[in-house]
Order: sequence, then C-alpha cells, then structure tokens
Amino acid sequence: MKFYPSVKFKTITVNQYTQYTKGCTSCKDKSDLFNCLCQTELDQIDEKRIEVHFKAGELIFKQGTPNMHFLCLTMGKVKTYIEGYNDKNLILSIVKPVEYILGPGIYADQMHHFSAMAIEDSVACLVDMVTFKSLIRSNPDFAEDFLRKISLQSIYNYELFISLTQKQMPGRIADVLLYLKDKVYECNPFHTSLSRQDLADMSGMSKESAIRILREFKDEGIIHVNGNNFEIIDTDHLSKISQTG
Amino acid sequence: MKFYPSVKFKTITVNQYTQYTKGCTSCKDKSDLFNCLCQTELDQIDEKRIEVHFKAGELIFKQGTPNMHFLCLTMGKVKTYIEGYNDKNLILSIVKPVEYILGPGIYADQMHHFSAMAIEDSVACLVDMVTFKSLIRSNPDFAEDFLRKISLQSIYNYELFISLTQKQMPGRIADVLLYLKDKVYECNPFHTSLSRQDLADMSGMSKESAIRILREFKDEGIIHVNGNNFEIIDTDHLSKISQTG
DNA sequence: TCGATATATTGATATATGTCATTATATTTG
DNA sequence: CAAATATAATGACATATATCAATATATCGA
Repeated sequence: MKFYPSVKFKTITVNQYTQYTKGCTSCKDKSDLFNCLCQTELDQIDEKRIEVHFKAGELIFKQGTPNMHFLCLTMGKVKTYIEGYNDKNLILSIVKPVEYILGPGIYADQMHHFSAMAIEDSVACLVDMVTFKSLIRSNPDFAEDFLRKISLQSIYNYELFISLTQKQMPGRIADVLLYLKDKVYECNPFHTSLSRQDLADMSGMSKESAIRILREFKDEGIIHVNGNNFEIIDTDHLSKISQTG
Repeated sequence: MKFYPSVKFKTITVNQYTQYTKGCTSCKDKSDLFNCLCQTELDQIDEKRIEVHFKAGELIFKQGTPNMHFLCLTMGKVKTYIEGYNDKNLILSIVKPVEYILGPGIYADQMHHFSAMAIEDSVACLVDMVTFKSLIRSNPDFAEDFLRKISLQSIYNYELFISLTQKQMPGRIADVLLYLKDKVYECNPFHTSLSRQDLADMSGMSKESAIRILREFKDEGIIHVNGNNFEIIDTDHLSKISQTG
C-alpha cells in the first residue's frame, strides 16, 4: 500500500518551489506551533521530515487509510473534507501555509477521518508520529500549544455546525465567502482555485444552489463575481445575511 | 457574576446522592482518564474539587460565560448543546457518569462554547483549570489520555457532521436512536428523560418532524414507542436507514 | 381532585432546497 | 485551431422539511 504519492526522496524534485523549503528552522518563524521548540528539537524533526510536492488536484491522504504522519503545509492550499454518502463531500477547512493538518486519528485509532487534497500546487512536510508524540510528551509547552491548536479547530467546528444546520443557503454562502476573505486568502478581492462544487461542499448544498445564491448576491450588488475572482463589496450586508441565517 | 448555581460548600447538600460521592479515588475505578494518575495526583484533585448537585432542568454552565473548570459527571445525565440562532439549539452529546465535559475553551479563550444542562438530577465535580493544566504539563500519560479523549470526541463530531448535513430526517432520527441505545443508555428498551424537542435538537429538525418520523418508524414496526419509553425492534432495519440516509 | 400549564400529536399548507434537463462558457487536448 | 471535455449557469419541476393551527395528552400546583 502506498498512501503518499511520489514519496521517494527527502526532497522530491528540484523545481520552482525548492527555494522556499529550507527546513524547520525557517518555518518556525512563520508558524506559532514550532515557536516553543528549541534548536535541538527542531533538528530532531528536521532529521525525520519528508518533504513532498503535490500538484493541484492530487490527493494527499485519504479518509480510511492509516494516519502515520503529522503534516505541515509549507506551500500552496489544501482542502480537507469528509467523504460522506452518495459521493457527497463536506469540506471542513482550507489549509494555507504555514499550517498543520491535525487529524484526530493520531491519538485515537491511527486512521484518517477525513481526506486532504491539494487545490493548488503544494508542498508539505511529513513528520512521523513517533517523533511528534515524543515531543508532546517531553515538552509541555509544545503539548499546550498543540492543545491550543486543536481547541481552536474545535471551536471553528462548532461555528460550522451552526452554520450548516441552522442557517439557510444565503447565510451559509455568506459564511463561506467571509471565511475565504478573512481566513484563507486574507485579501479582497481574492482569486480562488475552488470550483463551484467546492463552494457547495463547503456550505452543504448542491452546486446549482450555490451558483444561484452567488448570482443573487451579485444581482443585489453585495459581491462582484467574475469566474473565480470574487470581491466582497458590501461586507456589512454579507455579515448581516450570515447573522440572520 | 455567578456561573455555577448554589456553589457554597464543597459538598452542597446531604441528600440521596451523597452516598455515591466518595472522592476521586472511587471515580478512578469507573473512569479511564484518571487511571494514569497516582494517589498523590488524585489527592491533589480531590483537595481542589467542588461537588455540585443539579436538579433536572438546571443549567450547569452557559455558552459565552468564562470556562474556569474541568467538569466530571459522577451521577445523572447532562446534555451539551450549542445555542444557535432563533432560540434553536443543537445538542452535541448526552453525557453520562463517569465522563468529562471538555470544552475547547480551556486551551483557547477560557470561554464556554456550548451550554450544559442536567436532564436528570445530577452530580458533577468541578476542578479548577490551574490544577488540571498543571497535571497535563507534569504527567505525559495524563496528557496523552486527555488528547485521546478529545480526539475521540472529535471523531464523533465528524460523524455528526455527516449525519446532520448529508442524511435526510429518517437517517438522522435513526442515528439518534442508535446513539441513545448504544452510547447513552446502553440498553434496549430504554427510558429517556429527553423531550421530543430534545430529540429534534439532536437531529437538527423541528420537533414536529421528529415526532412524525418516530411515528413512521413505529407504524413500520421498527421501534416501539410509549411516551418516553423506546424499544428498538428491528436494529438491522434502523441501521440500514442510518446508512442510506 | 381539578384547573392550569406544558408537552405531544396530527393535519394542512408554505417554502427551501435538490434533481433533472438544457444550454453556455471555459479549459484541455490532439 | 477545432474538437472534445469539463465546468458553470439557468429554468422547470419534484420533494423534503418547516411553519402554523388545532387538538390531545400528560404534568403540575393549589
């Protein structure tokens, strides 16, 4: 069985991204989780880490397969999603650099409970669980930071629950747009590589419905849409739609 | 501000439950999380713990208030629920003894992100966060066990996501009934103190819809319902309904 | 025990949302 | 560059589900 495509060398290919991947020490500056690790500990991870390049559309790991690594995204964008019934997916998050993909399987059944796919060309570092877990045990600051990370993720999941179960379609699409603007691309206007189907999978509706709501927002002058370029014109109005469901 | 009703003494009232509350050592035998704590550590918690008795219907803590304690349920049943829009709640779990209520706020913003209410007369022990966090830092086994607990909770949340967003009403009610039978009451038939509104809040639908689906299941001979007494007759059929959505 | 109140049940109806079919537009490939 | 393919957009329609109103049943307090 082979779960991670093209894992052959520690750094797979020398391409346009290689310049960005200089080991854990450089990532430390961009990420908070590694801040509490000393140089020795960083070197320990560095030693064990496997760097993998994924093309847009490539599966990084699949729900139901063993979860043996901790994953750190250093380049690109990744969607994590639960594969449900009738080939319907629910997108949980869009991950950007430098962030982690922390599946609950690590401390439970060593399985992946969601899938991850690159939506842009991406670079990820894999660190085996043994190394990761031993750091959690030996460094309480790291453990606390990790707990903080998964707690924040958990809080976000509660918001997602309310969005998906108690809001109607306009409210859900508003939430998705605000999430993309504020949390993922952090700019406005923004360009996304997410398809309409992806937007639908983020808001728990059919792609036709997602398209319809986007059109309504456009007609009402709340947003500009041009293909995959989005601009939120009336943030207040969009926030209000998010609030009122 | 007062968040926990009637907290005045370490053991509030001497009533019919008092016999059950003998300190952490006795709870250790009924629960896995405390297994990895030594006697000194248990005494440390015991020293700090506040035992509170709640009557059915009483609020234990409320979403949006500061989260300063770790909570262990030793008697009764508690529902945890997110308070959403338009007075609609989403019940996340039904907690039974001896289990913990682990809010993500502990390691994030020190706030409660859901509410907890006793649905039966209940007894809970509160341990302040300082004590709890220091144990997490000093005892890696305890930290790992805690991580395991919240990971399992997280996995359950993913299942809940799929149930709530991708299944139609019959599938969602089937999931609730199987959850109550297998995870909460662990017997069949079972009696519940949950109202029809609660069942609706667990499955993300109106109470009228919940009632209708229950009636359909009853008419089809899948379950027996008599007030709050439920018996699942055809578990296979119910599981199939859960699967097919 | 009886009225008062909350909860449960049912039916009729409105509405949000999904499905299907069709066309338009973009993107890839030979 | 054109054909082929994937993605996006739109309309007509079906249906799942909520809402409202009415009644029944249970629960509680005096």
